[in-house]
Amino acid sequence: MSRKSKTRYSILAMLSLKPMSGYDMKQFTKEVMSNFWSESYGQIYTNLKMLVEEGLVTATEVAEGKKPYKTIYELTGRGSQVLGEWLCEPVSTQVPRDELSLKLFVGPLIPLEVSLQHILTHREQHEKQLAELRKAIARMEKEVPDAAPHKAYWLSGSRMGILVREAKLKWCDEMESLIRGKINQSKK
Amino acid sequence: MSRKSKTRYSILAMLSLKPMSGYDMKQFTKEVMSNFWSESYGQIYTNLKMLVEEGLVTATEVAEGKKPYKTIYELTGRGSQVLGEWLCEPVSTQVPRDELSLKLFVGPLIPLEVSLQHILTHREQHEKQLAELRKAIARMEKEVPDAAPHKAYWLSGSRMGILVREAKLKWCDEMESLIRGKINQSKK
DNA sequence: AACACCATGTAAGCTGTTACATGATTAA
DNA sequence: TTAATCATGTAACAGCTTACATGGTGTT
Repeated sequence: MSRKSKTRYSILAMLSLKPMSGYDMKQFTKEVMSNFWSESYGQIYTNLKMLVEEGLVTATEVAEGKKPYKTIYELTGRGSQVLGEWLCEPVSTQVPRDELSLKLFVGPLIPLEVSLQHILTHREQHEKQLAELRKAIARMEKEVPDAAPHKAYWLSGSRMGILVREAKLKWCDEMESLIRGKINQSKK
Repeated sequence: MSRKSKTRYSILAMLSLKPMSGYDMKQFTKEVMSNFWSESYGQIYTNLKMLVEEGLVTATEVAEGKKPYKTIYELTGRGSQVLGEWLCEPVSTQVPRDELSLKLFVGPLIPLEVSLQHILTHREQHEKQLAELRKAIARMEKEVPDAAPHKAYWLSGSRMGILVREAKLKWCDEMESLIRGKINQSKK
């Protein structure tokens, strides 16, 4: 049994929402899905090519106004079927690889000030992401009508992002005071 | 600037704690670090070979008792220096890729019962991991003396695992009632 | 004129997993 | 004797990022 690229399915998933170009998809992951997903151009374009060959998506060249051209991809019936099957398969367990945890795991090897800096930087990132998430939610609350079937799902994705980041912020706080305590101790 | 394998550094990090064989390392990631890290034999053995060539670790064949043999690896001075430098570098931001979130993102495409099943399975996994984490912490509390310099760091790693998993459990609960609500609605 | 953004794509190369292969020891 | 665990390793290849390459359009 071969591992299957998740990029394939993320592309199919995006196309299930609306037809898009490769460039659009990259933007979409960055602007809408960045909370839980990302893709690179390399992956997107090579996978699109394969998906067209397999008949799961169609490509149509479109010229709007004076702009040169743009290839818009759309899901085929077969494509949405394949997507549906994948969506129903159980979620595969992911391998955890948390670099910060690893670095702190052997924390005694580095100066307390450096550990502290790692934590503070991390904290800052999470705070920024939290702010962005909250903005995204507010935007969606306004723009998407409550009746839209996908609204609750989109919101819940952001909700997970918020809960997890809040938990990590709390942890950063705990770590900060732990390390500051150690620094004070060593100064005495 | 080439990306550098994190496996390299995870190996150096483990060896900074104590000399180990390749097999030991695999066990160690599974038993002690599984909360935030994992490695495969393929990566471990090939990286060990490179690290020996680069002079960052030494290999010694050891025969204990009647057992065949075992190659124990140890950090060299250069190795611990390289590790130290990496530890002090800022933590690189990780690419988020959460399959469950992706599947729920396009949730309206699949039956509510399937979404619910995904959530429940996920919930179960987190609960199992939480229980294991708590056991690991209890074990460490007993076995490791409070004075040990690494104790606080090890505990804090587990602490993050716990906080994050609790947050996810909370989210699972929210999702469960959301989906059950939808199921009831559709039955009316 | 320069810069940002739109738009597409390829090639190189690193990272990592999976599957396979081997063989010894120990407990049931 | 059968299975589990200890112990090491390789080969194939999947997956992904990065850097490069190209060229148009609109704005300052």
